[in-house]
Amino acid sequence: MTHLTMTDIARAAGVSLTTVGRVVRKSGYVSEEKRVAVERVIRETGYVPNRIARGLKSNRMNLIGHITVLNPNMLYEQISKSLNDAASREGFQTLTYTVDWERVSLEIVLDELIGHRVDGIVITSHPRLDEELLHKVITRAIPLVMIERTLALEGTDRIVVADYEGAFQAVDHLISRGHDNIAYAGKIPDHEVEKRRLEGYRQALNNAGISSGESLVYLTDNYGVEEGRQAAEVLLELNPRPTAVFMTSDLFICGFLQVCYERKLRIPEDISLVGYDNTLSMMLSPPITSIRLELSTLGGRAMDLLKTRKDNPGLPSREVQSGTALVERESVKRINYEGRG
Amino acid sequence: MTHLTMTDIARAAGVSLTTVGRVVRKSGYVSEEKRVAVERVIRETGYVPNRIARGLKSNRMNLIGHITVLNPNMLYEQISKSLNDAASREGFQTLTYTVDWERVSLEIVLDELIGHRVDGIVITSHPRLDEELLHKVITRAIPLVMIERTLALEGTDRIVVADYEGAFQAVDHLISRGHDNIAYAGKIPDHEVEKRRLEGYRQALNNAGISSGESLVYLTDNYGVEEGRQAAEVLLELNPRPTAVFMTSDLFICGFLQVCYERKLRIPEDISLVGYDNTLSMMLSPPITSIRLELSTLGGRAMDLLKTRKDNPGLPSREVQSGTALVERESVKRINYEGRG
DNA sequence: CTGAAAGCGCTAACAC
DNA sequence: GTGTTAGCGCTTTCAG
Repeated sequence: MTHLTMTDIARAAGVSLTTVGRVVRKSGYVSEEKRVAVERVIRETGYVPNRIARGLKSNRMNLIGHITVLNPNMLYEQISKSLNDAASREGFQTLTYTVDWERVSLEIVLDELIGHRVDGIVITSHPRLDEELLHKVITRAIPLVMIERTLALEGTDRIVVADYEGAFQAVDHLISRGHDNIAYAGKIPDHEVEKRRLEGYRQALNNAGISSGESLVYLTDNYGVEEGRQAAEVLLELNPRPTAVFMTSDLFICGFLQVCYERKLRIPEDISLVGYDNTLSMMLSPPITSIRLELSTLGGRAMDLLKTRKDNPGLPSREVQSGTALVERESVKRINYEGRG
Repeated sequence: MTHLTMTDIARAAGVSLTTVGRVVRKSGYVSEEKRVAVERVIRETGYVPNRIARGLKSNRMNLIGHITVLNPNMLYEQISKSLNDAASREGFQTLTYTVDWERVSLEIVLDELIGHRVDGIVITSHPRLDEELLHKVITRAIPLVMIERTLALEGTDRIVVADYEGAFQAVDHLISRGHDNIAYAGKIPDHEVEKRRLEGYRQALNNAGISSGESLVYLTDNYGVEEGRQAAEVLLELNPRPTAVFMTSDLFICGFLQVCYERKLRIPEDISLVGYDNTLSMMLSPPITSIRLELSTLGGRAMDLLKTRKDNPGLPSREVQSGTALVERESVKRINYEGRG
């Protein structure tokens, strides 16, 4: 049994194609009588309008393309979900592609998205964007929003996470609890995101008049549990041992915690920890204080940017900040004037 | 600048619409000369074929619909990813919808999917499926695969996780390490999935000639960290205290571990733990032995089922099992003839 | 080898 | 209020 068409419904209900159309999309005048008749036929046959045909007329399928990078982190899946929800609230569907870092794969995916005549494109945290790659999108005036790892580009919009503020908050919190020997474990600052985080750490220390020795900064080239372990191996050997560590990913926290567990170091008695991204921290033992990213509102904000730009393609490039907030849990010790972990 | 059409390309290249079509989809004979000319114009203009129009002719957009339930667990996102990958490998895109448990929301989403004329539908773990709901899908002969929480239904296929085997493996592992006082923390068995897990636990115990007192079974009505804490509060008070606990979700493990941490109970010295689903367990302290679900192959198997049914709609209903495997880590103590945690 | 022509199922003028 | 008609951009016969 194949799909019925509006013509089939029209025939069955004894009305014209147009009338069926009017009933289906609830527009225009239809007499009560015919409307009821058509609705009955639709209900009985289970007719569902063909969106492809509809899309061909209007050249719009009400689709938003979302491109995400392959990542073990739950972060990006949360962003996906937030975008899906926001989109569907406005009658859009999301076409999600997960790509690796290769230039070609992004290129292919963009072509597919354009082929689908999406009404907007969201690219989350792709680290290797360049203008040429996005040229096709721009010239077609397809609204484009980049999230987290972005590229400043005319005619496009960006949502960047307040990483500087987030890192600052984390370290400032530690300082306010009496810590002054605070280590940093993060990714090598080869991208704006990582630079901002490291800068937030340094500035918080500076503001408090605390000098940060370079040995306190442990840099790795990947976000992962194993890297967190390595950070612990190094940082815990420091003499004097830092009383606190700020790590720029909850994934690092997991690894760090494993080493502490092996060495029977207690959190926060022996060392205080603050994480970042707030994805895993609430599930760990003990629950870890972490920096929450405002992910749930991200989708809505992306949709807003997309819509306003569609209505007004000439808008200058906009950048909006996504906030961060410290979520206090049980991993930070309060140190007195005397005390030292 | 709006989208170009094949006609534009034809005009620019001085050939007919048909010839452009042949070049675009690389089918049929085109002289080298004209092909080169057309390709040049396509490259220079950045023309991208309109998939909507293409879809209207063939009534296929090469789209697979995926319906997932709202869930904090990483499990379903892994399944999504696996399906996305498998689909795109075969030239399909996935339209993913996340729904709650309401009957209507599923109904609406199914209609949207049918409207998009998807080539197949995958429903992952929806707990309230019924035949009437799926009627529209079945009568249209749209291939349908249900994953994990499924409904046996003619003309549809299912992938079920070997939960019985998984639970059995977990408990059997504990027994092989000398445990005989093994508790169970899981969700109330109001669904096949939970029944199979509990049954696996019971059977493993039975086979080993170990009696399982009902007090050893802690049942909760949700998968979550908090529920894991509650399980710990109850199970750790038992006298004698179980030497091991099998939990049917890594989420439970997280909560349980938090209580152990507070009480300064060491894993596995004081109590042994085995988790389920292998999502969080490798990140915890210590890394927890858990039952891995073969999620990465799920997408490919779903696509296979979809394809074979599309080619042969008359096929009887099929059920394939998705395997489980024990991943040994550091949360199980070996107990000697004498020993008792 | 190439092109003209007829739709796919729906929408939107435009008449009646 | 209702119906007729002309496409949307592509694919696909079918002639040349």
